[in-house]
Amino acid sequence: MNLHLPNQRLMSAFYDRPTEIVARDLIGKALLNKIGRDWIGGWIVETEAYLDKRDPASHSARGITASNQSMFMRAGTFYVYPIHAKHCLNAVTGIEGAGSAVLIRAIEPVWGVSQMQQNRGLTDLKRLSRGPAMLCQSLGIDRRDDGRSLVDDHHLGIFESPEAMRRRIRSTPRVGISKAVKRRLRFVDSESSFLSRPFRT
DNA sequence: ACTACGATTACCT
DNA sequence: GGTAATCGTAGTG
Repeated sequence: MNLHLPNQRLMSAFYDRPTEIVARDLIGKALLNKIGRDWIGGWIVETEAYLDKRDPASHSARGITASNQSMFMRAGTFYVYPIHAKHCLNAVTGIEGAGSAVLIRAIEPVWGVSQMQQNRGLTDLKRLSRGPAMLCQSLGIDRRDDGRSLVDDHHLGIFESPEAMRRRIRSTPRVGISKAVKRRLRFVDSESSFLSRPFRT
């Protein structure tokens, strides 16, 4: 299948909405990064909402610091943070200063797959971008991208996906956190086989 | 300066 | 299922 490259970039009005809504609506959209003259990326199949300061699981809960400051910037800003010697990426949501964002946890590889395989040092499609740190590595994203804009940038961005993408979206508790563990703020395409962990009710 | 820990991953049984 | 690797943050002194 030779898939048309999406060209309708999501703008700030998309991100400047309640975080749970943005997280749900991002399922099925295309995350793309331009490397040289090639675009690499795929469909978003898993996200998590991290709310404002009152969400104890959110990085914003401890207030603004040197390393999380981009999470408090305007909607559509890119927040990349390091963890366990790897990186994870978020899209900032809501009003400026709120400190809310959506973590992109998994994509289905679609465009520039060979480049993604090279970046990961693997060929198995199922192990390319099933997890927040894996997808950063496969797309060549690191801390230098922190604070960039998904809206204004000519490289990294999230794009409207082709019409016929009917996704079955379900919610689950968030992964890997120790606070507010019961809230169902993780959203998945429940039929995808590229999730960081399989969907269960 | 020192320590504990994490929105993870890979590899093991 | 379990756990070790790995390193930037943040909290403490």
